[in-house]
Parts: sequence; structure tokens; C-alpha cells
Amino acid sequence: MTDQNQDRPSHRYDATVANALESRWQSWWDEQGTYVVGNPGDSRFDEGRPKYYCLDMFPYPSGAGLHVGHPEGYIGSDIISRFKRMNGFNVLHPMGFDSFGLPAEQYAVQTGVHPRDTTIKAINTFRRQLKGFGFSYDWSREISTTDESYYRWTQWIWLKAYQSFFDPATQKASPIGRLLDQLESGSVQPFDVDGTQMQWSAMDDSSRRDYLDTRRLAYLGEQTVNWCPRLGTVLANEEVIDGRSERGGFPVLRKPLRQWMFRITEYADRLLEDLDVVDWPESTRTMQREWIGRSEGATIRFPVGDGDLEIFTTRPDTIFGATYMVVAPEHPLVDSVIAAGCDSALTEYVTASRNRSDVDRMADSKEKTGVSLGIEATNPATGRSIPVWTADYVLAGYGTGAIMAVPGHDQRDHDFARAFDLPIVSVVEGGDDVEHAAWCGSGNAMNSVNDRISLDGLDTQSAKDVVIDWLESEGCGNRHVNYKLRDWLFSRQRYWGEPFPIVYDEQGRHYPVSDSALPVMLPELEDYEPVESDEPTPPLGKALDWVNTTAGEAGVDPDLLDPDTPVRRETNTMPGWAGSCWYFLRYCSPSCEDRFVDPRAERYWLLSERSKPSDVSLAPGEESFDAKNNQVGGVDLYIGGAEHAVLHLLYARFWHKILFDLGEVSTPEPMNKLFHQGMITSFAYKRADGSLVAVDAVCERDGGHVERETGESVERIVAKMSKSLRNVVNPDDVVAEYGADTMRLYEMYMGPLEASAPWNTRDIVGVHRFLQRAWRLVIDEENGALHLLEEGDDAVERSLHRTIHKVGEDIQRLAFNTAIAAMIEFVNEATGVGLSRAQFEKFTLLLAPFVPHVAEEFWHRLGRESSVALESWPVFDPSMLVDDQVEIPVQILGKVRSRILVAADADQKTLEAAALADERISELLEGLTVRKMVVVPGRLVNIVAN
RNA sequence: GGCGACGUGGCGGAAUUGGCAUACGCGGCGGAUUCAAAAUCCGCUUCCGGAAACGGAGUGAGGGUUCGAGUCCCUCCGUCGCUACCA
Repeated sequence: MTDQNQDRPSHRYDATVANALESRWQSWWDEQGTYVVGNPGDSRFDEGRPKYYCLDMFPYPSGAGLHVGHPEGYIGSDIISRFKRMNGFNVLHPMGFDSFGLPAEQYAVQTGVHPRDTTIKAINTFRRQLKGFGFSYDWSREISTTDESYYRWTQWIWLKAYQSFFDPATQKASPIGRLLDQLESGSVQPFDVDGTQMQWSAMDDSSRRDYLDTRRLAYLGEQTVNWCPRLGTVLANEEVIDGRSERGGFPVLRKPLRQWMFRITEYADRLLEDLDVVDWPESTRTMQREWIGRSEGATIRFPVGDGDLEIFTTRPDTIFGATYMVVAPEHPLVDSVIAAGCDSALTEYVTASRNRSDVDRMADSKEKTGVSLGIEATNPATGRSIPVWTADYVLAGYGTGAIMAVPGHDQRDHDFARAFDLPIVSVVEGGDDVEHAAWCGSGNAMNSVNDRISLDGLDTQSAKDVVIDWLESEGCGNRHVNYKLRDWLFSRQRYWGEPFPIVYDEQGRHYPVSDSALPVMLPELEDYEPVESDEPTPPLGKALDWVNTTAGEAGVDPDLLDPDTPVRRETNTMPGWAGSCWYFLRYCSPSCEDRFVDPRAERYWLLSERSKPSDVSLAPGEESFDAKNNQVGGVDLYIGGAEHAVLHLLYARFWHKILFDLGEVSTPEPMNKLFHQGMITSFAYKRADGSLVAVDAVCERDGGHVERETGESVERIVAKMSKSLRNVVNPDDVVAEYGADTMRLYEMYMGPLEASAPWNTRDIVGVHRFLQRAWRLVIDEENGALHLLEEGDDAVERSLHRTIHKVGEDIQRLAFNTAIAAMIEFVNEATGVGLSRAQFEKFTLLLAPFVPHVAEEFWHRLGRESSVALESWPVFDPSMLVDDQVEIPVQILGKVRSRILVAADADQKTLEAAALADERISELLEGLTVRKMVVVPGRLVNIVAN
């Protein structure tokens, strides 16, 4: 390596030159504030320009530093941001760090260093690496979710939800005070858990308070939660995968606990509907729809003993076929049967299934198990007694945790009925013998008659409607929409998260901390490790001085609680998702001190209109969003991984909708266009038996790959980068070896941004050589002098205009790979000819979004003193895009047989004549009859002849 | 099992609306330059046959629509991602 470098021309573009000019321009951009963008009201800010908010998903700053996968989306968004900036937009392109939460804390626990210290260190590493790529972030807007000035507002937004309820009349969040007014005026009646109405005037203060508390959007609820003893915390359903924690893969148990919850279920319909109006990948919208899991059906009450057993079904039309019922092992009915005394088989089954983790339940899901409860229910349609069973194939968490089993028309019920010899009847036409397999499709109802109603002959949809109407009139059922989505568990028993701005009095009643007393600071703790135990024990409980305080000290409004009242602080913390629910808002005005976001800045950066509003200084809270004229989402382009398709993106939408309802933000959706970059994978090798081999244990031989040790031939496959396969690529190494511009180009040249592609070290040299050729085209490699032509070449000029056109179009559709290919072609064409000053200037502008350091260098060598990043995108001359003469393929029966050179605007007749006059064509047509001629002007001629 | 995406040269990929399949890059081969090599520049490189002209096949497999299909429709196979007893 070093020997080769000695002979190299001293002014060749190589890693040394690249690294030198990269650090020079990076410092210069920092000093000049090149990428700092103002806000409305700032002195040099031109509010008349259109805005473009281009956002990256901010990273978790883990101790390991950036991965080559991180920059892929960031490079893409940087190219777009630079392009928009050069096209006259005010571009908001910020970066920050999602620094609270499990990953940072786990790392701290492992290394024994305080999470605050590891977080700061990791952020510094990330920032250094990000700056090394020359991204055009406005670093003056950098935020970290762990900053006190940031999480103060995370707490504030949470309090907003705490102080609000979901008004069913308007389908919007509203201050809880309005509910109180409604209840006091009698315009709205309270109802209890079962839905029965109560009298507000008849309730005492304490039950009134309790009632309001149950209506809050952020509320304290008793829930069976996912308790992970190893992580020492509870987890949201979304954080549990196959019965194990998403982070760490530890077993998760189910445990009833009193926890802070978010009433996200109230927003289910709006979260679902607005998916139709955002510009998001279909796959992500589908995933969110499925996660919300809306199903229309009915709840039906089956009389059991003195009471009812309520079930949910999407097929009420099959009620005549319900031959037994099943409740989940966790269902209260099971407890009452056990309490009344029963055989040990039931107790054993229930205890076993309740303790079974979901992993085990999954393992033998094919085998249906269950035990009869020994009691009977009455099928309200047939009037017959049917047995009630418990089985773990019915899930406690979905619907009412109980089902009517229709073995004729549900495969799971069918499997169960066969296993326990329960009766199967057919009530829907279609399918084969229901004894053999359930018929789950639709068809006309049959065998569905009683004294008062007949469904026979009705198609499935009509039968559903008719039977629900009947059930409603009988008072034993209701039309009902059920959701898979459940309320969001928002407490964590961890140290590294936002404390809740809540205190409890001695009676255990909760009180909010006033806005003015925020933030509730995370106390310093020497011992921040999670407590591994069977009982959730938040580590903050160890900070006794912090926990035990007075209402006045904690900042509770004196009107709510006397300042001297002793109180205990809430010791749970918020989950890692909290900070990422609104960070894109804070970027609008990161140092705003009196609000979570400055209203004028929020309105400018979030609200996109077809025609610019003349006045952007309206106060928040005014209803200004206009579905016709405004873009539904505020962020114009959001780029990030598909792994956040459900969790982060659903939570952020939910928070945004609350804030929108309360008049705090201008748009109903946070992200207008969403784009997922693909994953950067790597190569690995596979033995014949399917086992994987690490990259460094394999060498190339005779065009194939063999394992070093054994000489066994192995197959090259594509796999995720992993430590065990030793195929992880460190971006620092790549930058050192080729320069940041080369790495930027390589990642964009690998393929479409949305596609996953394997990192292939061997290919990087291709784009590096392109930069060398571009450099050599205008710079003398021996003495470093610029060499430009006095007069530009005509062919090169035409090619340049085509390239300007192509690159501009490709950037807008995020097809960076083909844009780069076009620039490579241009350089190849100009090689050996050279460029004039004007041509070189235009080409430099084209390069600027992709390779900002090289472009800045070129720009300054051209004698410019301001940054190329702030110049205008070059304009192409449309007349240069078309040739006078074009070559048109002539086909016979769809096969290209010849080509003719004709005027570009030649019409149908001219083309026809020219094609037939072609020597080769007339030869081939000899003896054939021309049946038809298809002529597409400017494209081709196809002769149908036989 | 369900949903979704994708299958194009030795490799990464291009073909934006049904219109010249394989742009561009890597790798490979050859040439120029060089004492020699590296680097650079030029050329060739889907496969089969042929010295070439040219012919034939060809976008996972099979079928269909069309003057014409990588692109649209049906069936199947394979890979990846998500999801998983959701009543």
C-alpha cells in the first residue's frame, strides 16, 4: 500500500486528500453556521420562502457507536435537504438523541458506569461520527430527550393528557374541567364500569373524584401487565415478542398491577381513518391497521346461573350453531366456579395455564387443551343448555375473554370440539361436511330458526344484521366494535426515564405537579440498577429524600393540597417511547423556555398549505387546520427504519392527536410522508449442513468460497450484520480508507434507498474512482492547478443538460442510485475532452447534494467564497434534451431486426415508409404479407407479417 | 397458518406510463502506456452456436391477455420481512 502511494501524483483525490478537505470544510461550515436556519421573526429569515421539514428518526446513542446501517437514511435525507435548500426552500433538517430508555441503561448496568455518563459519551461519539459525514443538520437545534429542558416538556405534555378526557360527543380530547362542567350541569351522566348510569348529584366527593380519575387520558389502571423479572420492569404488549422481552429476550410473566395507562383505545378509529390520508408505505399502514385490529360484530350475553356470560363475536349469524362456550383461564367466572368448590382437575389446569408463559402456550398451539367448568349456559337463540369450558385457546386480553364456540364454522372451535367430543352443527351453507372441517366462509344461513326469528336463507351479512337487531330487542346483545389495540401501559420500574410529575397523599390519592414546578428532576442515584425480583420495585424508591416530600416542595398547586401535606412522589418512570413522541416538535424551537414549542415556529414548520398563509402569527388553539388546503401531516419527509412501523409511529401519532385536539399543534398527523430505508446486510457463508461460517474463516478459491480450516466448499449468502459472523462494518474505518464522500456515494449507489442490499467492500472502489476521475477532469494531479477549457465542447454541453435534468428528477423520487449513475456517465463522456468554467460550475452544483465536501472544494477552487450549499440548483435548457435525429428500432413480430435514423418528430407515415424502405427489413419481408403496422412515434415500429 | 415485499448476467443493480432487456458500478478478459509493475486510458464481457456477418434462447417455473410483457392477469416454486389460536 505505502509503496504504491509513493508513486502517486501528489494531487490525486485519495483518502488523504479527501480526509483533509472533509475536516477543513466541516469546520468551516460550523464556523460559518452554513446550515443554521432561522425561524419566523428572526432578522435574516425570509418567511416568504416555502418550508421543507426533512426529518430523520433520531438514534439511540448506544455505546457501540454508529453502525453503517444508520447513515443510509441520513445520507438520503441529507441529499433531499440539500437539494430543497438549493431550490429555494427554508429547510428544517435537525438531529438529536433518544437517550432515555432501556438500551442506554442496560449498557450502563453492564459497564457499571452511570447512565448519565455513558449517555453523554455515546452522544459525543455519535455526534462526531455524524459530523464526519458532512450532514447538513442545523446542529444549533440539537436536542437530547435526557436534557432537563427537554423532559420538562415531556412531563408537561403528559400532564396535558392527565388533565384531559376524551369527549365522545366531539370525538376529541378536551380539558377534564369540561367533563366536570357537563356532569355538574347534568348534560352528561356518569356511568360505571358495566355501563350503567349513575347520578352525579348522588355521588360523594371521593367517588366524584374517582370517577373523573377514571376518565383521564392518562390514568391509573389496574392491569394484567407483562412483568419481566430480569429487566425488573413491566413492558408494553408491543415490547413483548413471543413471550420474551424485545430487549434482551428475557421471559415475561403476566401479573396484575396498578399502573399509569394511556387511553389510546379512544383514538382507535381516528388513528385508523387517518392512515388513509397520509403518504406512507402501504406495508406500514397495513401493519398499523392490523395492530389496531378493528372488528365489527356483537357482544352477546348468555345466561349462566344467576348472571350472564358476555362474549364478543364477529359471526353473530352463527349463534344457532353455538354448542358450547369457552372462557379464558383468567376469566372471573373460573374463579367463582373454583371458589364454589370443584374437582382438582379444573384448579390444576387453570393454575398451570395461568403460570404458563406465552412461549409455552405457543409451542403446542396445535393441541387444544381445556377443562369443563361443570356449569351450563343458555343459548339465547336455541334456548338450549350448553356446557361452559375453560381453555387457553381463548385469550383473556381480547374481547371479553370468553367466546361462544361454533365448531361448525370456526376451525379452532372445531379442533376443540373434536378433541372433547362436543356437538357440531351446521348453520351456514357451503363447504363440505362440518364433521370433517369447519366452514369459515360465508353462505346462506340454515338451521337457524326459533319461535321468534328465522335467519334461514339469509346471506351472511343480512343474517348478522337481522340477528343483532333481534338480540338488541331481546336485551341480550349489542352491536359492538372490538379492537385488538389496548390501552398503553406507560409506567416502567426503571431508573433511566422521565419521572412522572405526580405525588400521592397519605390516602394514596394522586395530585399533579404544577406546570411551573417542572421539570420533576430525575434524582441522582448511586445505585440505579433495576431490582431483579418477583415484585416490581422501582429503583427511584431508593431515593428516600426525593420520594418523601411535601406538597409545597413538590410544587403541587396550593388550591389542590395544603403545601405542608406530606406526600410521596411517584417512583415509576416513563418508557423509552415518551421522548420520541414529540421530538420533531421541539426541533422547531429547541430553546423555547415558556412553551414546549413556540407557536409561530410550529405553525411555520408544520403547517403546509397549497397557498402560503399571509399571517402565520395566529395564536395556538384557534381552529386553523383546513383539510382541503393543508397537508395532513406536518413533517414533509420522515425517513427511518421499518422496525418502528407500529410502536414509535403509532405512539407519536397518538400524542400528536391529543395535542391537536387541545389546540397545541396545527396538524392532525405528525408525519406527512414516511419512507423506510432498507437494511444494509452483509455477506456470510453457509456450509452444506446449513450452519453459518464467519466471514474471516472463509477464503476465495477457483471462483468459489471454501472454509479455511477444512477446505470445505461453502455457499455465500446474505445475512444481517452480526458480531458472531464478524461481518460488521465500522463507518469510521470506511471513512478513513476512502473518505466520507465516497462512503456517502457508495451507500446511495448500492441500490434503491428502500431496498436492503449487502455491503460489498469490493464495490466501494467504483464510486471512489468516479470521484477521482471527476477530480482529474478539472484538476492537474501533478501540480493541483485547475485546468479548464476556454470553450466548452458541444456534445459535453448537451450531456450536461441531460444530466442536470436526470439528476433533479431522480433526487425528487429518491432514486439516488440512478442519479449517481447519470453523473458517472457524464464524467465518462467528458473524460478526455474537459470542461469549461461554466460547465464545471454547473457540474459542481450537481455534485453538491451527494458529495458536499468535494463540491465545496471545487466551488472554492472556482474562486467562490460563499458555500455551494447555499447556491441555486442549475437550470437545464429543455431544447438540449432532444436530439434532431433519433434511432428507432424496427421490429418484425416483436423482434428487433433493424434500426432507422429519422427526425425526432417524424410522424406515423414517415416512420412507416422509412421502416419499409430499410434494406434489411425489405429483405426479411420478402415473401411475407404485411398484416399490420404498429407505429409509436419516437419509440418504435413493429411490423406484423407472415 | 395469515399478511406484505421481492425473484433480471459471475456480483450490486437499471429499464418512471406495456415499447430497443441487462444503463451504471464491481469482477473478469484483451490492448495502449511502462524496463517492469501499480495507477491511468481505450476496448470486450447475458448464455448457446459461429472466424465473422448473423442466428437462436433469455428477466424463478408454467399458462394467459396483447402487434408487443421484466412490467398486466391466473397457478405454482423460492427468498426475506412482519404477524401468529384476535373469536
